[in-house]
Amino acid sequence: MSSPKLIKPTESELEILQILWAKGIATVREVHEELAHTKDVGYTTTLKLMQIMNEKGIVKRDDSMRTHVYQAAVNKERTQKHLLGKMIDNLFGGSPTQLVIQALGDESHKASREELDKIQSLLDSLKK
Amino acid sequence: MSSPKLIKPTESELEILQILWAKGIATVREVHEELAHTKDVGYTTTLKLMQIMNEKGIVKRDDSMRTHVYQAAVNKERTQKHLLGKMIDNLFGGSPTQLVIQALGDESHKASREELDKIQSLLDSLKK
DNA sequence: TTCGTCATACGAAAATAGTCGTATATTCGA
DNA sequence: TCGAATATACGACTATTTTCGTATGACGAA
Repeated sequence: MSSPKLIKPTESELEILQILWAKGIATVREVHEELAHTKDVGYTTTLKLMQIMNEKGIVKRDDSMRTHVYQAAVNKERTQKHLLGKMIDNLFGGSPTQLVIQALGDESHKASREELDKIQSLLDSLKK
Repeated sequence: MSSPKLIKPTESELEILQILWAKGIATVREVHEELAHTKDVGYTTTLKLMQIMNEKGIVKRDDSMRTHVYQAAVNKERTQKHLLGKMIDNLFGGSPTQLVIQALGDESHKASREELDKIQSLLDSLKK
């Protein structure tokens, strides 16, 4: 099993996780510079965050070098599913349908034709 | 505009909002008893929370009576959309498609045939 | 070797969230 | 009228999250 415990990353931790999921592995410096694109935060803040995540088991690190190398220790899909489930319960009264409708109708995150087809085929298989 | 500010209700606040959205109006006592079904928390905690929500403008209250009557001051769909958008950005790299797929595939929140049809018709209209 | 740069460690302040105890006021029934 | 039940107000304590300053050590170029 990829993540035995129910982890609940905080908002900042999620930002870091996303970067690690995308990059595979990364140093604190790399993560921090990525973060700096959208956020104004000090280097040691990012460092501390990643150290805490390491303690929590959300990330792993290789500290055999002077510059440590980090990677996510939690599975992406699993984490998405977990948090999504919480949102369905907290915000949509347990019904994923309303959530799906809202998501599909979101004007600022339009789905492409290709993506719509992907959803269609999933829908087809669910209907059976 | 129904909610001029970008509000970000906390988890506890969302629980209360859901109850208010469902009931329309409610007293602290009513909200608290509803909460007590799933949660073990003191009455004054609920009271305090709702007072804070009132200060933040998340709820409105009529305090002309001894027992105050509350209602949500933020629009349900708007709030859902806002938080969903954040989740799409934070957790799904800006793509709603993956979110939809995860949501539809969620084993613990199965969609009924009826709901699937509803999604289908939305999908059809998006395809045009 | 010496100094500037860059790395981690660590402590602790600041901000946010959630919890509840206690004070005080109102209501109402016995 | 008296007291139990119930209401709000409010302060404060706890926990968590986010932030960063400072210390310290390693590295490498001049």
